[in-house]
Amino acid sequence: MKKRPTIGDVARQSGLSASTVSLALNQSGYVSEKTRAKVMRVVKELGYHPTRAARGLASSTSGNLGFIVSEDHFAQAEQFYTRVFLGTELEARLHDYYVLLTVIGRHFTKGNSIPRFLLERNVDGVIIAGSVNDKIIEYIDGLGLPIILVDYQFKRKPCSAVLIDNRNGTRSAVSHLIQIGHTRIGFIGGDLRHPSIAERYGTYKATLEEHGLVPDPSWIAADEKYLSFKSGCTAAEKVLSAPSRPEALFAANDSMAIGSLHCAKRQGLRIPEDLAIVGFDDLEVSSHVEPRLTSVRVHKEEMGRLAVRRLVDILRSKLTTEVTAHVRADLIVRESTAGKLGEYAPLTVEAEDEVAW
Amino acid sequence: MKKRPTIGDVARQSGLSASTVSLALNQSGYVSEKTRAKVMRVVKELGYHPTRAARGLASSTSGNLGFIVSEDHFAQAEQFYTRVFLGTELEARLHDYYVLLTVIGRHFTKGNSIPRFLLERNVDGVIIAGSVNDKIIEYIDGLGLPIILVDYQFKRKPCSAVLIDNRNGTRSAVSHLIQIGHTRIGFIGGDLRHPSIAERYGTYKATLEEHGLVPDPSWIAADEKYLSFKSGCTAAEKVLSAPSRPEALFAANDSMAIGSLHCAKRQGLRIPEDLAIVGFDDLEVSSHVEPRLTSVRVHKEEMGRLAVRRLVDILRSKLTTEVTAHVRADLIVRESTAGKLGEYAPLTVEAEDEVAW
DNA sequence: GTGAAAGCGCTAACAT
DNA sequence: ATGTTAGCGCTTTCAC
Repeated sequence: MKKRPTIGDVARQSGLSASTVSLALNQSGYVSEKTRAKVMRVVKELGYHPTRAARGLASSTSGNLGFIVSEDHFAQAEQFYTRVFLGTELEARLHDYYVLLTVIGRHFTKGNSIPRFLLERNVDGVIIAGSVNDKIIEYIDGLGLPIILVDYQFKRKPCSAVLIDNRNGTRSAVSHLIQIGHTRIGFIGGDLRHPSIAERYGTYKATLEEHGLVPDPSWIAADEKYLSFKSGCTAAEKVLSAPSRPEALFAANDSMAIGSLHCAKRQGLRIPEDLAIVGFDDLEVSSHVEPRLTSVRVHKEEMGRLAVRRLVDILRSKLTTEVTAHVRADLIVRESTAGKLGEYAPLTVEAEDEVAW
Repeated sequence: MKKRPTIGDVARQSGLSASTVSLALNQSGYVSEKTRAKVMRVVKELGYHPTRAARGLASSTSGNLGFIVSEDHFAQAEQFYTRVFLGTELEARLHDYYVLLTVIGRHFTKGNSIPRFLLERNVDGVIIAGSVNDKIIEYIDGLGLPIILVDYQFKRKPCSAVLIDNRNGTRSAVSHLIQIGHTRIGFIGGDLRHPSIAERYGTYKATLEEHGLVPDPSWIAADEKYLSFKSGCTAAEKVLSAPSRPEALFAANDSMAIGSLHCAKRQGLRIPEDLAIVGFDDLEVSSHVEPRLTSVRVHKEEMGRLAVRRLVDILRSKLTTEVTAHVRADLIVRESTAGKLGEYAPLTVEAEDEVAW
């Protein structure tokens, strides 16, 4: 078993010193083109590749990015966070980073709940997806590691974030319901501590108000603890049993929307004739339920990619300005509100073939 | 900014040498309980945590596992591989490993197509999911890294693998169709180079034969290049246009099954009355299509977990025996074959509430 | 522009 | 059972 070549071998073979080889390899300028070319030749000849651990030790750099998501979020919206994570993974690859994923629990006080990659200095920066205990943010910040928040906001300190344009997304969803003739529009939601959900709820009310509509309190179920399928069922049951039930529902996310949809169907309601439903997130499954769910599309992978791009920018050039990006959230009209397609001539109707498979 | 403590600090504080501290920390035996206790106390006191890079350099160990999946597979069966990956991730965490994910292209000759984590010696072992170019397996083997295959087999050399019990899975699916009265049973598939698919196809034919049934060749569409939703549509169109069309379909996976389902519905066929359909994999979406799809459940996370467990066993104890594990594949009967539930009194009927949300 | 020297923080023989 | 001694392979001042 022949040993793999080290930087020393490259130095010897090219008649240079290890430090020069290192400089040449790391694009550090200060190396003549001629030298660099020679180094590259020998590197290729020998099939040399630096060892990550050695680089890490010498440069206090790991080549990894940490991805943190709370247990709760991940368990209840796996489809969502998985795709964000995939986005980070794909983008990180382009920049020669790997992503270490970790799921954290509610409690942060216990020492063992700190992600190992932080304790071992095994990441150069961190992406946090969804809401978390703010203490972890402060802890990471204290470590001096750059942080990018995805779909979450930190109030106490400016922090770069990639957010969803919940305002416009919600506005287009609710406006759509109004436009196709509904006035009795309910809300299905929960976990209002999450900024995104709170924003969707707020914009739902604001949009109705702008149109001179006032929702009956019994049409609103916003106190579910989770945003899950099951919570959607529960919430819908509550709302649909109201003496004067709503004729349309805006759900805080697709899981709840689908839960509501199932519940409504079980009660014998026809969707969208008896009840129109709009969700938020546009999960893959949403275009497969029957009727197919109208939803606000969130570009999940893109959010992950943006987060990585931002993080890498910071890492590579030591930028420190906090930047907040808002990704679009576009309404995708499907059968759960459109009825027979075309009937209401909605602005955006997804062709059946567009289903992303 | 105070520097983090090193092993030297722990040594000093506890009046021991760095090597003793190292031994104590790594459970290496050979350390008195008394000493270990003292070390632990100081470690806690100082909040010491070893730096991954330093450990790596000194011990030629990375603390990472590599996860490789082909671009093609990942793009076409993301739902499947994502869950396997999640399984590895969750299990790896229990054993203090992180998983580095990489997607590889078809071609392997080009040097730059070798996963960077291999070149940089940044993983201690590798999990390969789905079929890949065998050269990569040989390359990794040449590196001396342990490999666990998931849903794939390597012929030239014994290699540990976590496989799906396709035989029993397929047998139960096809038997179910026969049991509920069908005799004209078609097959929807493709990419027969994949061992799992080939096995499902083979067992499909064998099972029919055992029951004295002979499928008309026009009922079989097994030459699609991909196993995608779209391929499922195409294949179903072919098969359903046969002069004497089949009354039931067994699809090689759920994506194709759902493609077939859409296609059949578009042609005005009622499912399951006019055409019964069974898939394989039991993706999350399968329990949300209408009618809900009967499928063979594959425990994807469990496959990932098993692979990691095996890999860690090898890493920790230097085991070298190749082991092949087969994970169960159980039929889940839903509406795409059961019709009104209970009509055929199938063995396993999933309650609606069982949907994993 | 290039080289020499000094670590980075840890593990692993080997000695005691 | 514990300490001594060497590195692991690379980066990074700092001279020249």
